[in-house]
Amino acid sequence: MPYDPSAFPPFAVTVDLVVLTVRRHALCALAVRRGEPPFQGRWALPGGFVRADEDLSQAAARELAEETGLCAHDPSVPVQDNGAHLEQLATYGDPKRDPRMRVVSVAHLALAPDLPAPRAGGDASNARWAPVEELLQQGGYGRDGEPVAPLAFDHAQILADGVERARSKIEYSSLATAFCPPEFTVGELRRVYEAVWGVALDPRNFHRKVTGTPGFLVPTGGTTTRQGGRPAQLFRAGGATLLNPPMLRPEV
Amino acid sequence: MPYDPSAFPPFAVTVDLVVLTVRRHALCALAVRRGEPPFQGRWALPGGFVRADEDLSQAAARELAEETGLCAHDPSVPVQDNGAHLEQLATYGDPKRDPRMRVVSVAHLALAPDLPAPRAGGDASNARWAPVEELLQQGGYGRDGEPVAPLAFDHAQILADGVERARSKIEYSSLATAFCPPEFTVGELRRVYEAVWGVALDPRNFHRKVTGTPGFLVPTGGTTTRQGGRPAQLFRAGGATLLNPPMLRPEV
DNA sequence: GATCATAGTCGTCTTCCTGACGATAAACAC
DNA sequence: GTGTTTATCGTCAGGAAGACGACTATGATC
Repeated sequence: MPYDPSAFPPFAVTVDLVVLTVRRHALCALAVRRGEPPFQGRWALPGGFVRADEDLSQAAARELAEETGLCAHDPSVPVQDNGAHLEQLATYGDPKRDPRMRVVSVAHLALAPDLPAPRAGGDASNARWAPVEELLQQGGYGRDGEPVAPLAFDHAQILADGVERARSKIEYSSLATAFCPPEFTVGELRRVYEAVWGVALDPRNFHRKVTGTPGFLVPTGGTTTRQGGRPAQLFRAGGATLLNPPMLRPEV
Repeated sequence: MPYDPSAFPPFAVTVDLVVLTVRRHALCALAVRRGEPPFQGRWALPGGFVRADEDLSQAAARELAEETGLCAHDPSVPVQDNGAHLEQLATYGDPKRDPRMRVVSVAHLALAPDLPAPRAGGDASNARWAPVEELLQQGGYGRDGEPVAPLAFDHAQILADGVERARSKIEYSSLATAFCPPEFTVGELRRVYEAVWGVALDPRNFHRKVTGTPGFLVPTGGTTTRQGGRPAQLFRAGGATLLNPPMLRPEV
């Protein structure tokens, strides 16, 4: 087909972000309240238009910084400081997903350590960390007894896909360390796995597994007591990105 | 940000297809020759614009049918007939990836059994199955001694990503059966794994593994001799989509 | 300070999976 | 028949993982 600008329909392209963290033993996602129609007042995933001269990953990193102050991290470098892991998730382009116009959204997944309060344009009441089960339940009631409206657009589907990606990816990669501060203990890492998978893991087998997987953890030499009990060794994330053999998610 | 049509730049959205099959013990991809600039005369992945009223997966299925006659298959249904597996791969949106204009391409991955000759608008010389190593080598020479030009646009990257997705996905899913005809033998399935991974597998251990994984293979009762030697049992793909435990790709 | 609760760390045992590989079975070519 | 090819079954050793006992090192409580 020859080049003819009228031969293709114009699309708006956005990036939407599934930003996950672990807070108080629960997997939480960043949600922002919509200020305008459609879905005014409803919670949604953060996101925005891709600019004319921007790559998709640049746009995602920019939105992430705008919403959280996080600095997106090159995936080839181990996670450190307050950098977050950022990767492309999937693209959603149903013709009716936005009632205003044809919008294709390239969703990205970000994994971050537990952060202070979120900010959305400086207005804290319009952004929050919410447990993913709370955001995904349809028409139920939240912990405060207030009715829960489903997320705007197809964001419930996007969030569910992002959560599933995170759950499966920490099996065979060292991505779980992206939820941890730069230095962490084996127990803290185990609580990340428990929160993301929603299961209880045997501390002894987990300890044997992660300390025995080459390149996963590097001891820093320090110890700490953050949870009461015996002090634990501190580790940093090792260079390995793919775990071999993988962590196994317990059956059902 | 309020709704303002001038607030976002317009994009063209395309789908590109990585269509993989196994021919003569080699992993091959479908390539089409470009008829117009840019990259006129160069090989590229098949693809085209997403229409105004089309979902992304619909557009990918339409392009697949146009190029190969394959009927894309709902992933929730086991592969059968001449249906192919089709899934979204990733989205590529570098501002400079198409010199004409801003194009975002949603790449899809299709896996198909070995097919008769491809057709591209009825012109066989403009479409072919080529071994993926041949398409991915840069500036080398093909088997016929003719110099090989790299694929157009960023299609080498897209193809490489698709191949890597296929290689990893047959580890933990039953997707390898998408490369097989409706009924196949354990040996044929093994040769699929060998071609996709580029390794040799022990026939005895492979047989034990696939016949011992629940839901992977269903015996049809028939036997056949397609490769010489003792007749082999025929199987269909079972309902299982996730293999547990997974097939393990040999180290290195 | 003794006791208790909490977490972290090291071992043991059994079971399952895998890789290596011997042996047998059933076809075809000569 | 002999040889070749492919399919299929069996055996054995090594490694990984689940279950779980035991010990260690801290803070909290009496």
